[in-house]
Amino acid sequence: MDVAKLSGVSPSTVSRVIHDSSRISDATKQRVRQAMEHLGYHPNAAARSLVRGETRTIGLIIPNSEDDLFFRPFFIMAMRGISIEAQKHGYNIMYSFSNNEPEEVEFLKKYILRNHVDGIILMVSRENDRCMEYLEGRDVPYAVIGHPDNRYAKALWVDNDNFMAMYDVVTRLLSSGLQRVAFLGGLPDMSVTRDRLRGYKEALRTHGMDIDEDLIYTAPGFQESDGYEGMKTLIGRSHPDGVASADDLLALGALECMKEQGFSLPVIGFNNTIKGAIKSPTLSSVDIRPDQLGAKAADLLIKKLMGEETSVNFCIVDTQLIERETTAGISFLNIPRT
Amino acid sequence: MDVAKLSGVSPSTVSRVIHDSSRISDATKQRVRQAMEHLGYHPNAAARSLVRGETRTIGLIIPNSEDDLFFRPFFIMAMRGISIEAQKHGYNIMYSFSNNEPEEVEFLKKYILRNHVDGIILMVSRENDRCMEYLEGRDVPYAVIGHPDNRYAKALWVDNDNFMAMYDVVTRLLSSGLQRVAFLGGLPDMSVTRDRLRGYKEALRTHGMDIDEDLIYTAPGFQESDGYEGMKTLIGRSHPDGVASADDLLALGALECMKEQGFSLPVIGFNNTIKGAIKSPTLSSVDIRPDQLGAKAADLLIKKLMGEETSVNFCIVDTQLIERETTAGISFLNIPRT
DNA sequence: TTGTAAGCGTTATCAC
DNA sequence: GTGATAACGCTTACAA
Repeated sequence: MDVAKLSGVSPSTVSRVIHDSSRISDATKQRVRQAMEHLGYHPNAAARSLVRGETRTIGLIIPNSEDDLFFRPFFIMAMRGISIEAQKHGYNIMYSFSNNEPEEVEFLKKYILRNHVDGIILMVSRENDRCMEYLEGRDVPYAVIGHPDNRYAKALWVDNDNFMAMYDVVTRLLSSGLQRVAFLGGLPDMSVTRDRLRGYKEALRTHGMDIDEDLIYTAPGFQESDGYEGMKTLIGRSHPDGVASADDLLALGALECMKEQGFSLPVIGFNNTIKGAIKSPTLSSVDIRPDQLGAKAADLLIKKLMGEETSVNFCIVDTQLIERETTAGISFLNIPRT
Repeated sequence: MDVAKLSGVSPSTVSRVIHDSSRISDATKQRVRQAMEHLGYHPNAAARSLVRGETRTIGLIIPNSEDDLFFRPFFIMAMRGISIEAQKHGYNIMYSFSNNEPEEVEFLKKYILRNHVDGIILMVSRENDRCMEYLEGRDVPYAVIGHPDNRYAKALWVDNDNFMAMYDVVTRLLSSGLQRVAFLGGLPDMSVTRDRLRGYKEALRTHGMDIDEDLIYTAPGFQESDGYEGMKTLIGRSHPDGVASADDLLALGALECMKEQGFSLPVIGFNNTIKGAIKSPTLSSVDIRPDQLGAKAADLLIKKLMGEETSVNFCIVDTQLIERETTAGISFLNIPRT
């Protein structure tokens, strides 16, 4: 260390000054700090990692979600939240995009086995995820965005309260005077769909309303066409006067269908996608706060890495209803019509 | 090294096997490789960095462009291109988001001074950029997306050929039979605007047409409102029969204006934004290929880091015209009407 | 063809 | 309070 020479002390003393050790005299601290300033000294990250056995770096595995990248701001927003949070604690972020799941695992392994990172964040939680599978077999802390299966016992996770979010949405619609709010969801075996459907039902119950199965449609996918078909079916067998959709794309499909049929109902979607925000009529939607999801995932992970002994291994992030044209005016209905 | 023990050789031999040194017998290579396999050995990145004096990591500085993140897929696409390219050469990527320019410089310095990275990629090139200013004063290779000022002599850069892209756009419009194509641009002192305007003029000249200054409008900004005003002005003082816009948002404003006035002209924008792709009528636009820009930036930088002695310090990335509804049908006009 | 030993820049342990 | 010294895991002369 040149700093050591310049200030006439040993390297160990310099190290102690860096860590502001209490057993170093103020005088030498001054001197050493001046030398550091003068030489523009900054500690070498590799040397530190080597001796400390930690990198203060987090690895991000980003899935191969082609189009989603273009139309959904989710990933970039989450990456931003992660970055901002990590900075607060002096952590760095490494990321890599993959083309398929085996490649994801490959990069994951590289990060871990070569000691590039101390912990991992997975941007999505999937069923039978090979990354989680791998991570469960190791001792590397990791966090997931989404609620993982119970068998992934080591996972830290962040998620929205999908039940509550949908409960609030439906309550909002009902309290504006609507009587026959339909539920339009995606794949029925996905946990988001199930949770949101539960929220829908509970809201109806709370309002003293019966559940009409004809008002519930779960599509085989999340495309606009699925929403379109769903709406067609719903109209065919019941008389909805509003739609709570578990996804924006489904909601957009439903709107398309209504347009064709020449009428419009209040609609609320989920995920606050760009398409919903732009298309006319602009779609009211529940924002899942990707930035917060990212930030909290990073927070949980870093706390664990820093050895904070908290028993919580998850965090629920509040959603936010963005009201746009598809619910414009329905607040007027709050005033009971007599 | 446990591998060394297990295979009964010295650590240096193991190291040589890793690097496939020609001076190691095939027999020992076999043995050592088996041992590595057996123990699941992978070299420690920090130790390597320390001894080699390089990290094989690239740092990404992402600017504070608030809304752009939501509406423009540019950043995430570029980050993806960078990641994919870096993987090919065994490089890692670190990134950090910043809230303002001073913060950008702060993170930049941290990356460099603590030896976290070997090189830097700046996602945008701005005038009087403090990051570039800093980098010019150091010996760290860096690449920029966009064409930097001449005084940033050390910068590697990638950019589209904005002159050519606009030349092609206008040629396309003219050859479809249009006679009075208007130019709608942003801030006139920005190089993109100037280059694209030059392309516009050159295309007219090539077609033997005079340049009518009344058909040229450069707005004070890049918002939709600027495009709206621009179109209004253009209509007021000339009779355009088509619009070549240097930006999608301007083009969208122009379309809004036309809609109000009850007519429509062929329009082509730039940057292939999501809004243009979604709004009706969908906007034809020149895609600047953010993924390619990112990939090529990474490529240039890594080549330099690996010591390849090439004299090229830049790369031009081809644009791609995405034809949508605002130019639907104009190809018919290719057939000369008699 | 392989081994020995020094060194990369830090931190931690022990001494004084 | 401060300084030696070893160690982290790897690479690379230099020896053999």
